[in-house]
Amino acid sequence: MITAPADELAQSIRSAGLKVTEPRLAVLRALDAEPHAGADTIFGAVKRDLPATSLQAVYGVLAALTAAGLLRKIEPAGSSALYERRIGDNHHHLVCSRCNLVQDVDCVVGEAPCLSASNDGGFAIHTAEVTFWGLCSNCQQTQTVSRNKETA
Amino acid sequence: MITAPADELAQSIRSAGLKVTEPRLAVLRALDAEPHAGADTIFGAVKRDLPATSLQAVYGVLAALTAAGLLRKIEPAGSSALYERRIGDNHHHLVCSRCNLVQDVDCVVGEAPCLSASNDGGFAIHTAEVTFWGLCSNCQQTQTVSRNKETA
DNA sequence: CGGTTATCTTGAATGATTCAAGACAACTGG
DNA sequence: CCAGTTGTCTTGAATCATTCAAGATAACCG
Repeated sequence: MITAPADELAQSIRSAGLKVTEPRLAVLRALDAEPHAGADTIFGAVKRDLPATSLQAVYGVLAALTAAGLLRKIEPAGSSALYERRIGDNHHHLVCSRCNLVQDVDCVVGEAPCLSASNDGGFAIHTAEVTFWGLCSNCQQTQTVSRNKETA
Repeated sequence: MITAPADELAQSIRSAGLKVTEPRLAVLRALDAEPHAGADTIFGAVKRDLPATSLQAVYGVLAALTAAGLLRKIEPAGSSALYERRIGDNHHHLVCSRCNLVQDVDCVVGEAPCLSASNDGGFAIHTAEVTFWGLCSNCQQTQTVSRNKETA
């Protein structure tokens, strides 16, 4: 696991036309450690480095970075919004129905079969978003709840 | 468009082991008229027939019918929850990025290619949920906002 | 037709997210 | 290297969808 090089984070923020600030760096670092996290989780991580940071600041940072294309926001049914740094590729997600663990999945077979709906009803489709629901390996074994974060 | 036969609705509720009540019938009727609607929209429709109905009742009905398998709940990113009567088949959805119009899409090509993630990371997948984002035919033409309901 | 129990009504709480005003700090040009 | 400009943060409060709780009510059983 390659923890992101310090200045590279700053660089990416700057080249998006945004000012480089500690809260922003901290948010990116937090998402480096936990690739799928919600505002609240990120807030917790950020506060460890910058105790003065407010939750609203985190929301602001997330909104700005997402708008700038540095983050991707996902909203699995039943959960609050999650953010991830993996962008550019249109990958999909695996969500554990029990513990809400989220895992990336590379785009399905070949040339994105999911991108072509059978009947597009006149829509001009630009994105296909796939969410796979199932039990993570952990939850398949322990039938007891093992983990439960970011559940709205 | 076949408006559901009056008693058939009652029958489906009853056979799900639930008591048949006016609010429940009204909710099903509302979803008959508008196949993808949220609690608020449904509440509005129900109130026309049964002015005494409370919003909480609608939430309760939706939860009960969904749990009973008579309704399916979908939660497109950025919207509040929507409900639909089309169940059993695992079809997908087309959502207009501008006006939030939702349309059904039959499950993609052949034997649900979307059901098999390339790397399942140990997950036992039981459902694949696909949401296609694009512009509905209406919004493709009129570049002005034409419709905007059920947007959280 | 009465009893049992699910369902509805009313009233209030929760959680995630957003809005607003002012304090502050990052980058620009000098 | 410093001051100005503007974007970003802090604080405080509001909003929205949804849920919880207690009691009144009505659906279904026999």
